[in-house]
Amino acid sequence: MRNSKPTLQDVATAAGVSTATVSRCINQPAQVKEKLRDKVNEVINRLGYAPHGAARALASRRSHTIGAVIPTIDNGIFANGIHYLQRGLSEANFTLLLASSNYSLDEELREVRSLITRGIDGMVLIGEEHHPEVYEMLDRHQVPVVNLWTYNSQSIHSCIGFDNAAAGRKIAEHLVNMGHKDIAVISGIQIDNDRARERIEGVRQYLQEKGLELKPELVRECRYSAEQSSLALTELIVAGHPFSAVICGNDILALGALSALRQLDIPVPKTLAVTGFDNLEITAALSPSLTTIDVPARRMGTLAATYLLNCIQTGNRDITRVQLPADLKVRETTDMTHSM
Amino acid sequence: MRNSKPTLQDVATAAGVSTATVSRCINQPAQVKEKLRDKVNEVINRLGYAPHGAARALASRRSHTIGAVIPTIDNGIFANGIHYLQRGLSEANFTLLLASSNYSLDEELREVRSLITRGIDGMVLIGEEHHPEVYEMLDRHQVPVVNLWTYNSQSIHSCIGFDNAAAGRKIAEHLVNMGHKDIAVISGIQIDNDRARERIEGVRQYLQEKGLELKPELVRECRYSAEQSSLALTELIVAGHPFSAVICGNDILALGALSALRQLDIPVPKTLAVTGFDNLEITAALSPSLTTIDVPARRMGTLAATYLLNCIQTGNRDITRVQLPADLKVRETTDMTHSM
DNA sequence: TTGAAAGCGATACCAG
DNA sequence: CTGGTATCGCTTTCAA
Repeated sequence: MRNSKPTLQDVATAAGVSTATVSRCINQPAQVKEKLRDKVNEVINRLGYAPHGAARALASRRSHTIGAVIPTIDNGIFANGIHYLQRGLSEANFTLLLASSNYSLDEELREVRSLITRGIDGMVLIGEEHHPEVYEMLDRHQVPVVNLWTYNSQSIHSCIGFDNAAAGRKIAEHLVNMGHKDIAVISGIQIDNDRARERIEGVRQYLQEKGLELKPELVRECRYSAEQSSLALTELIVAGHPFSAVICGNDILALGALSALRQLDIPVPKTLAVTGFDNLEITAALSPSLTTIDVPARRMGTLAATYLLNCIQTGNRDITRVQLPADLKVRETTDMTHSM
Repeated sequence: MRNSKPTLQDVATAAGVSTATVSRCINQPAQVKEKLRDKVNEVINRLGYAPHGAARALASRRSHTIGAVIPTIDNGIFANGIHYLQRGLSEANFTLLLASSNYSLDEELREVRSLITRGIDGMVLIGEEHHPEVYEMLDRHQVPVVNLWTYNSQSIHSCIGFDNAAAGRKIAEHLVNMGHKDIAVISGIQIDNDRARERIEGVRQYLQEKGLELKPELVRECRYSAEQSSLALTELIVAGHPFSAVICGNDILALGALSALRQLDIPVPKTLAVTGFDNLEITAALSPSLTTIDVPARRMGTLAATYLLNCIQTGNRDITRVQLPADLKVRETTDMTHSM
């Protein structure tokens, strides 16, 4: 076996052609006569030649790589969408550079900077709110971006997602229809998180419209962890302000809430109704099963791949906004008559 | 603002020094006199210079990127470990290239090939069994690898993980100790999945040693999806061979099983005990909470980062094998007397 | 401590 | 349709 990896030059020499021809055989095979092409391909296989990504990226100014920065890979919330993003990219021979920001816009900026330095051809972010420098850098480097998990018809950036405020309203509406008047909220940390803010704002507005109120003393913020949520709910209960339903910022928080309620022997939904957000696969299998919002993670991932690949291929930089449905899944934690 | 991004040359010219000096300021600042360094840094900031990753990789033969191919990013099973891998890399200014194989060794090979072409400095894989060409390519390109989620003291490749067979035994032992004799298994697809095979083999061996038997008619394989598992368990029950416990290949499968049992109104663990594998955050919050194996996902991720970074820095290619504990978490699905 | 210059491995334009 | 060759942006000897 050859000492070190063969280069384009090696292949060219061995095949008795120029490097230009070998390069064409790989990138525009149609432009090379079949006979010659076959010969070159034979040599390529014999030598076990594989193109050098960095050299290629340098010369062509395309890295065939797209970057994504998501708040966390820790649980299934974003992982599911990223999964389909990755599959879409992989089919087109693109690779995914993945980073996480820990729900911090400053960390996000750092990761974006690092990804841009690495020469990504496109970028996926979560939410619309980002450090201004993020947009500035992306723009300066002409990197197309798409924001996921968010939809805003006014946005000056491309987005593929759903209306978080509307989803929040749906939850509130459902609870109000079930007769709830005193509603508590366990939200994720709202700073640096526009989705969380919009969801709660949707709830607040709907209640207001119905002459109800989202009482500040019934709202808690905590990290997206089941444990933190358990604690938050317990505090809320101990505090003594009455409420008959609790809206959780996502399914993980809802899980924590359910766990606390079970320990406290508080029946769900009889004494307290609970809702989540995301429709993780597991939520349907819970007992009681969780009422939640079905987030279109799969489609967001797939569409993001399609969108970015198209931007890259065509050079098109038009803003695209795609609104996907995010429907309420009514299950047992809000409706004891609900049958699976 | 400058029309296109500034290069090293631009910085050098603007600062009145050579490109070599600017390069040193960035990579070995200690070798440049403070005064000059300050000046160069000032220019770098003023121009908003950012190094070009591909050019850097080409010249230095280091991409500052490590690749990982995991079976799926779809749920939290591997995502959690990858999260910490990514954080470890990020701290060292490395980036993670992520791909998924859909539990297929052929797809894995394809992804590995693509990652190597992209010039990764290190590689993370799940399990020890891979397409022979995977190891061959990695070797030829001198890319250090570490296998996660597996531990084998005899392995000729580095691994950081736990003993899957031993974990399987622990589950079997626990169930036998609880008085179970007829035990069913819902496993993930075993082909291309050494972890799944080892786990079930551990169960089988333990039962054998105790004079019991893992009856073929009580074993089902299915995709790692809650739905598939629900179906599999229902079939198992309909088939009529009696059993009092079911071991599930991972927590997702266990979730599906619990969901089916709830629909069939079969009490857990009274009539049927259930176990999972992975200890996803949510399993503790379930009702009944799930007995499962606590997989050291976080440590595997963190240690993999440390290990690979060390290999890359020192050039050391010694095989390292790290065995981490994977303990049984006994909870309510196997033990009604269990208190949280 | 700094600078000059030779690559790194491909791409792509321009001729022929 | 094929070949020659100038880049791409940075790192890294080798000298000074």
